[in-house]
Amino acid sequence: MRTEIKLFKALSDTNRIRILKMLEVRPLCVCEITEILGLAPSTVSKHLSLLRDTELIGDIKEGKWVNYHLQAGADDERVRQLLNLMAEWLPEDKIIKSDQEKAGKVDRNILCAS
Amino acid sequence: MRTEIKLFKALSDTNRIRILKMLEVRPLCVCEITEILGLAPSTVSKHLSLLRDTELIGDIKEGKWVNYHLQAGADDERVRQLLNLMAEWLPEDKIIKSDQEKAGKVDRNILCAS
DNA sequence: TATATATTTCGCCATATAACGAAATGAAGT
DNA sequence: ACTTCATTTCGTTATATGGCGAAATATATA
Repeated sequence: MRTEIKLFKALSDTNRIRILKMLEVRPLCVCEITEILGLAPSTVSKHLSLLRDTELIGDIKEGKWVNYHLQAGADDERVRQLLNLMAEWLPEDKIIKSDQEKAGKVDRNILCAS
Repeated sequence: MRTEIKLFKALSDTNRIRILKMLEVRPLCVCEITEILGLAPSTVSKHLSLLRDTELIGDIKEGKWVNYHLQAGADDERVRQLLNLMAEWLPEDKIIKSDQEKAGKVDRNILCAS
């Protein structure tokens, strides 16, 4: 039952839900997510590593950036099922919609090291 | 997003998952659940009212007992979706299977007021 | 009415969690 | 090698959560 609980805990936080929903738009690096959420980088990093532990997201290094992405094709069926639910949920949420718009627009080259 | 978080939080606890899975067998009263989980009645009551707040379960009074049941036909689609997932999940979990066996056998008239 | 029993509510304690800033790590470019 | 910048790790703090027992509530039965 450990895996299931870990998955539900991962989804039990507003900022982590926001991260998952913005990753529906496209992969993002830590500093882009940090900018959109308005949290400290260390906080965002912790949320991301928690989500990665569940396989809900994965990461790929690209130079000095780490790009995080949804794992829609995860091995674990439970992960896929939950990501499918999340993709249907919250279509009208104002915060989520605003986050997703920002995710479409942010440019890490302008944003980071500002 | 409040509702979604509340639902995931409700599912983020071993004992609440065990309760949901034993209610798949049949409706149960507090003292039956208390016996199976081996927790204090007050603790179980708290778990149950948290689950009821999410509409994952409902309760019906029957004399001095309160029977709790799954709300497979809940108004909220998200609740139905999560209950459907839970019905598929953990089919081989030893604790869950043992709980479900006990849920099939317990008799509140023998059990309670012992 | 009085008693017994099932459940809930309340107050308390221990642990878990989310946040931050500071310091450490790792990769790119000078 | 040195500097810069993205990210992670660590230590701390405030709040949330899950557990219990005692007291309150509600219902059936003597």
